[in-house]
This record gives sequence, C-alpha cells and structure tokens, in this order.
Amino acid sequence: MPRSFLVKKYYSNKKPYYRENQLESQSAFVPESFPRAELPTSNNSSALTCYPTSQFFNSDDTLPAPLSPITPVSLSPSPLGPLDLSSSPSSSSGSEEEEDGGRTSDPPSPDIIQHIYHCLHCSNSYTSLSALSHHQLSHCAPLQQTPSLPAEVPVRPAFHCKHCPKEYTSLGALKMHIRSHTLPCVCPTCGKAFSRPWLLRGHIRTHTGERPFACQHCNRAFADRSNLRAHLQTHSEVKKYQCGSCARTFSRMSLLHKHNASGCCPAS
DNA sequence: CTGGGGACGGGGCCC
DNA sequence: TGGGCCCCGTCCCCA
Repeated sequence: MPRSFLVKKYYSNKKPYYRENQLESQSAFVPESFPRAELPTSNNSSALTCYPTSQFFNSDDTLPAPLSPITPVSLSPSPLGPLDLSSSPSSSSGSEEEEDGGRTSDPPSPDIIQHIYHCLHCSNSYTSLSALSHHQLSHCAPLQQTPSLPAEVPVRPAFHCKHCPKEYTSLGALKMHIRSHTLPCVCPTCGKAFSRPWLLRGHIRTHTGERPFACQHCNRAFADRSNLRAHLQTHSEVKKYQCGSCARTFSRMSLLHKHNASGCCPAS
C-alpha cells in the first residue's frame, strides 16, 4: 500500500499545512451530511447556487435534494437543455481515469454551446455563466453579510466540495481541489492515481528510476526536486531551520519539530 | 533518537 | 481560465 494512503499524523504544535479536512477522504468519501458541490458534467442538470450550497450534481450521483436552506438557483440554459460544461458527452466520473494523465480531465469551455442563463431570483437573463454568477452575487450577499456590511459589498460566494467540508471562493479553486478526490491521473504501471499530471510524472520516476535532479556537491541524484533541496541542506554547515532555544540548526522542518518535541524547547 | 531519503500534496505564480 | 511548474511542506521508513 502506498504510503500516501496511510493515516498521517501531525505535529501537535503546528497547524497542518494542508488536508486538514480531507485526511480520510482519499480512501473513503465522506458522508452525505456535508453540503455538496460538484463540477458540472455533461449530463447533469446543474444547479449553481448561492452560498451556502453551490451544488452541482453528477449524473452518477445519487444525491438527495439539495440540503440548502436556500432554494437553489437553477441555471436554466434554454432552449438547448441542461447546462453543459463538458466537452465530451461521453465523459463521466467513471471514465476520468482513462484520460491522458489529467491534462483534460476538467470540463471544457462552454463557449461552443449557446445558452441563455436565467436567474431564478429575478427575471434577468445572461448569455454567459460568468455573467450570471456575477449577477447572483447580488442575491447571495444578504445571506452572508453582517449587518455592518453595506449591501453593495457582497461577501464572496463559497463553493463547497461535495466530498469534504472544504470550501473555496472560486470555482477554479474548487475544481482543482476536487481533483484530489477524483484523482484523474492514473499510473499505467501500478494504477495509483494522482490529482495532477506532474504528480503522476514524479511517481512514474519511481518505476523508471529516473533521477533528473543531481546534487552538484556529491554524486547523488534525486527523482524529486524537493528531495534534492532537502539533500542540499545536508551539505550546508548551517542548516535552514534553527531551534529558537539552542540555536541548533536542522536540514528539515520536520527534524526541528522532532527536536522541539523531544524537549529542547519548553513550550513557548 | 537522530538524520537523511523517498514519496507525495497543496498553494501560488506564470504563461 | 486552466494547465504546468516551482516551492514549501508533510509523512513515513530506514540506517
């Protein structure tokens, strides 16, 4: 089993830098209780909502009706049918792993399809999703504003991941995050899946033995640039990470954390 | 216990 | 706007 699937632990004195909410989600998706959001697919009838639930439903998702206390604002592309942000009509979440290493796992531009987007909060119509989204902020704002905020300064909408509690202020950020759940980049050798193509490329080097990152001070080479960077610290007399109490330096943050945890630095 | 290597993930920047 | 890449960081294993 790949190490990345093992349960990870965190240093108690430091906030996890990432994955704070998705530790379990790689192997087991989360509970229905989280507000869900998903990227539109070719054959879903997307409902882009205002905060707190930006909900998109995949056709293969058996989701209950939106959990939001707010009536979802359906995009009503007309007259051509459901919103189609996907270029490949045959695409589905089940076919993603057959893609090209992840370059094109995301739905393509909708420009090729002419839609009119109606806001269900009012009678306005827009010719682009972005225009509608922008307009919808004006409906979203009052739901999030504190009383002190002026009405014309809407709070940015939240795009919720359907797999975990994370939320993002842009659809692009959400799409990138969702890749960490869908893992569209699959190693042809071992089948391990990754969220991004370059992660897969780095992984493939573990099969090929390629080590393109060479140390200029010794004969070692590394498959990963970060590992080379860490290695270079071992050639330095003064390491990058210094203990605040004893001035001892370490080549890695993790070593400094271990050092602190071992008791050099009383809780400060 | 410590130091180092291997593998990997996320945010941010650039194109 | 999205993909590629870099940087920083984490976690685990092993000597």
